[in-house]
Amino acid sequence: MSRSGLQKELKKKSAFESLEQEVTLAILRTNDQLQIRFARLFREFGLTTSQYNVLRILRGEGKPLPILEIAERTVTVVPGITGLIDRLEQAGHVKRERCLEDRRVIYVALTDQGKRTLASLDKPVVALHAKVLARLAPSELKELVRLLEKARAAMSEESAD
Amino acid sequence: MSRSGLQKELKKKSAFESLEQEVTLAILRTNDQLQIRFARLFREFGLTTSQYNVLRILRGEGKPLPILEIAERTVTVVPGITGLIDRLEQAGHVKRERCLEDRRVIYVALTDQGKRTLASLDKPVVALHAKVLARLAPSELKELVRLLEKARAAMSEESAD
DNA sequence: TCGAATTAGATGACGCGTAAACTAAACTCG
DNA sequence: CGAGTTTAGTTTACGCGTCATCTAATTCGA
Repeated sequence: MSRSGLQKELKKKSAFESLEQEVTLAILRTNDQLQIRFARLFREFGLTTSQYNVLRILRGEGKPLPILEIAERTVTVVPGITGLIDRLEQAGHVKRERCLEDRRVIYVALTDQGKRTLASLDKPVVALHAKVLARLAPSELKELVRLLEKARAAMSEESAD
Repeated sequence: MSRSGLQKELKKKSAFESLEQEVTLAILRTNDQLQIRFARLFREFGLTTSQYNVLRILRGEGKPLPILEIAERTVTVVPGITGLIDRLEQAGHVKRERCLEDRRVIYVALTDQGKRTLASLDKPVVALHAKVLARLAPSELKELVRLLEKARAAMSEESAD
């Protein structure tokens, strides 16, 4: 690295253009760090974050759900859910069941293997949640939630203007 | 990113397993909402968020940067940057310049078109930053930054254990 | 009843993040 | 000098989000 020595100090931008931008970047970076850590955990169990979320939704519901129901509850948009379910099915975590009354509908059900994988992740997930935020006091966590939800509430109003 | 992420929240179970999990989810959802809005803006100008970030880095530096320098400053991991630069080059926003002293190095430089596109985005970007967080008082914004940075600081310590 | 609209879901194309393997140029050190 | 190593960057492969388009089943309206 012949020349990168002096470039390094320039790397840190000291001045933000606005406080709002600073917040946006802080949220973005914090989210990235969280995602990385959870994705790493899920990968140890052969799952991606999206796949884990789908399994969680199915377990939470306690019964099979139509594919579009699942898509609705994730950030995933409709076309993406198909392949996601494909891979979960291929891995044996879920199975598709065609609805008899309305043959357009396809139910997705957790398999026993899916339930086992999910169960084995429960403790590590809770532990990771606690670990990544261990330095914040409960009062700070509550304040964080409050501020973030206030921000989001403002955004959803704004989108209807 | 989905267009309908926020209506779904009503459907969410009200009971969280832990306060930490609630924070994680709040960060996640807020980030999603921010991403959606900015991505939408960038797309109007023919850019993705990643592409915009690269252009911003180049402008911020004020001079051409080696590809790996750019990758280092984004969340993008090395192999992903190649295609990203490819597309930016194809769209005429940047150009590649091989370094003469070290022929392994390829500099990426903003073109005039890239500068123009970036300039035309400046006002809308600032406006959107202000808009999405308009409901939060400056003291709240500062507190949000403080809490998020505290969380991230804890995470980066934890990762070295 | 027949044709139009609607709905569930799949498909294909593209952008991007991630990991692994690879090429080419430069460096190191005996 | 020459073999091994490091470094810059690309390629390939896969998962996923997004969009546009498609098919098949259902429903609705004249």
